[in-house]
Parts: sequence; structure tokens; C-alpha cells
Amino acid sequence: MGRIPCCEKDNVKRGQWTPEEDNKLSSYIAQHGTRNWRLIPKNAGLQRCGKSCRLRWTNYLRPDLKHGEFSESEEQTIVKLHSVVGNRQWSLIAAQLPGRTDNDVKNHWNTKLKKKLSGMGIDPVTHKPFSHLMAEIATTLRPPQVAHLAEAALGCFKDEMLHLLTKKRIDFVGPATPAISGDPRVAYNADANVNDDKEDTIQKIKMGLSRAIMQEPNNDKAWTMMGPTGEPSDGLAGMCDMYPAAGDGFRYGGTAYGNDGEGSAWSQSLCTGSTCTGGAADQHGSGTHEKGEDDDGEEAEGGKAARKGDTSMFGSDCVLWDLSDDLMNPIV
DNA sequence: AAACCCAGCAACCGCTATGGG
DNA sequence: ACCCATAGCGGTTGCTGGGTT
Repeated sequence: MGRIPCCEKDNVKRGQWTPEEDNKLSSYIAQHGTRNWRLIPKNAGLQRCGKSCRLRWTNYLRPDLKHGEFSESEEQTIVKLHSVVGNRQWSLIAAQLPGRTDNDVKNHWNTKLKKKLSGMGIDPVTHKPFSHLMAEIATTLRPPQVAHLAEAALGCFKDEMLHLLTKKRIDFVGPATPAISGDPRVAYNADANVNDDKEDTIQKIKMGLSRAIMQEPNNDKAWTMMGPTGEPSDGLAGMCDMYPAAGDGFRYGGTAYGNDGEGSAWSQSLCTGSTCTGGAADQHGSGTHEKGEDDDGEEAEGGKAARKGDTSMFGSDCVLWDLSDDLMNPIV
């Protein structure tokens, strides 16, 4: 037996609400409150399901709702909380944003923020760099299994990458050299990226991954948490610290990412894998904690070494994360 | 000008939690 | 303790309008 429907679907209207319907619902609720949603449409003279009325009210008609653009600080809050609670607690995130609904937050995340992070080469699920995830796969597994698993993992963010590579130009701040072609983020640094062939791109990604697989594990240069001006953050375990950024461009850690000269001027240090939930934990697997960070959140040798800037990805003015040299070097 | 594509958003679906009888 | 109605929630769908070809 199936679930009992919340209402007779044949007798209810669906789809977009008209202003007249909104008025009826709003005025009814203003007089009688929101008790018993099942009775509300009948009493208010609406051909709608009670559930539909409730959603319309909670997501759109409630007088305390904000309907404008999300502010910088609201975006910061969403990213910060998402890095901790993941996709499972939209209502919790929305509760921290007065006037925003979970639906608002979810939509904004799916349409804007996810792409912003992807555009920065950061996996929006784990809040870690794509390259780092690849490196994790490469260094925690051995062939032949690694080849299959790596392929599968690659598929997870291949579409995102291809979208960025073929649809959107992203101008990163930093040296303009496309020398490190093994890293996917560099592929769309060049002006000529629009001409990149999709298959060629996939091939490059695969080559970088294959090369990493062939190397010994080298996690001691794992990416590290940095403050807004490049100084190391305290690296609070279990929390991703947000830093207000000076200057333009989308910032994540100490690196500014311009987005055609405009974009959010906010920043975030990188979230440690230990705090990510949901799919993040699944992808990391157990026992893959960063060598650059101890279990209690303190940085170990690798993190300290990375902060010296010797292997910074984009140059001295933009320290973000450090990776195995093998992933950074050009594929010969 | 028409066709097509795509991003954004409102609304819906279906599952789970909760509370009352 | 159980059942049922309702509310809450996250995931997904599909419409719409703007931009591009």
C-alpha cells in the first residue's frame, strides 16, 4: 500500500501561485493563524493542498522574510556552516540567517555558492581542493584498485571541471604561466582556454592523476590553513575560520580569485577533512587524516614547512595550499 | 526574429519526526 | 504501545526569463 496522499490531487490546483491566491492565504492567516494546514485552503477558499499552502507561506509569504540578494556576510555564514554540517542541515543554516528559509539557502547554495567554490578549484562537498582529493586517492591506495577508484572519483567532479573549462573563464590571481598543466585549475588560467578540447582536458586530468599514483605517498606538504594575509591561522580543529578579506575578488584562504574583476570579497581558510560531514567523510575514508595536522588540530611538520612559502601554488602573494610536487609539476 | 540554452527559483515529492488520541 | 495526522525537512523537478547563437 502506498502512502496516503495529503489531499485529493484531482481537486487541487498546482503550479505557480497567483497574487489573488497569495492575498487569500495571507489574509486568512493574518486572521486565523496557521493552525491545521489541512483546513486552511478550504476555509480560505483556495483550491490548494494544505501542504502547498504551508510551503507558500513559509517560503514566500511570511512577512518576516527577506527577498533580496544574499549579502556577503550571509554567504560567509552559509559556506562556514556548510563546511561543518554539510547538506543535511539546511534548516540549521537558515536559522542563523534571519529572514531566510531553508529553501532560499539551499537554492542559493546550489545555484551560486557551489559554483563559486568549484571555480576556485575547491570541492563544495568536502571544502577541499580538487587536487588534494586526487592526491588523497593516489596516496592512500595502491594499484590496481586505485585506478578504478581514481577513475570513479574523477567522475565525481569531472563534470564540474568541464563546465568551468568550457563555459566560464576564471582569471586567477598569480603567475600567468600555464606551466603546471597537470593541475586542472591551471588549464583555465590561460586565455586560450576556450579552445580546449574536452577530451584533451580529461586526458590531462587523468595524466596528472596517473602520475600521482605512480609516486610514493608524500603528504607532508599537505595544504595548510592560512590567514587572510598569508599568515598561518590557528587551525582550530573542527571549525573553518572565516576571514574578512580586504580587496576585490573571491577569497579562500590567503588567495584572491578574481571573477572578471568582481565578486565576493570574502575569504575562508580551508576546512580540515576531519570536520567535513556526509560525502566528505565517505570520500576520505578512515585513517586518511592529514599528516600536516595532528588529530588534536595542531599542525605537524608538514604544515609548518608549507607556511614558509617554498611550494606555494600561485606565488608569494597568494598562499593557499601546498600539494605534492608531483601534482604541481608539468607532465612531460 | 526565431530557436536554443542555461541559470535561478518556486513548487512539489516523499521520507522522517513528532504529538495527540 | 500503537496508530494516525500533521509538520518539518532535504532532494528534485520544471517553469520562466534572459542571454546567446
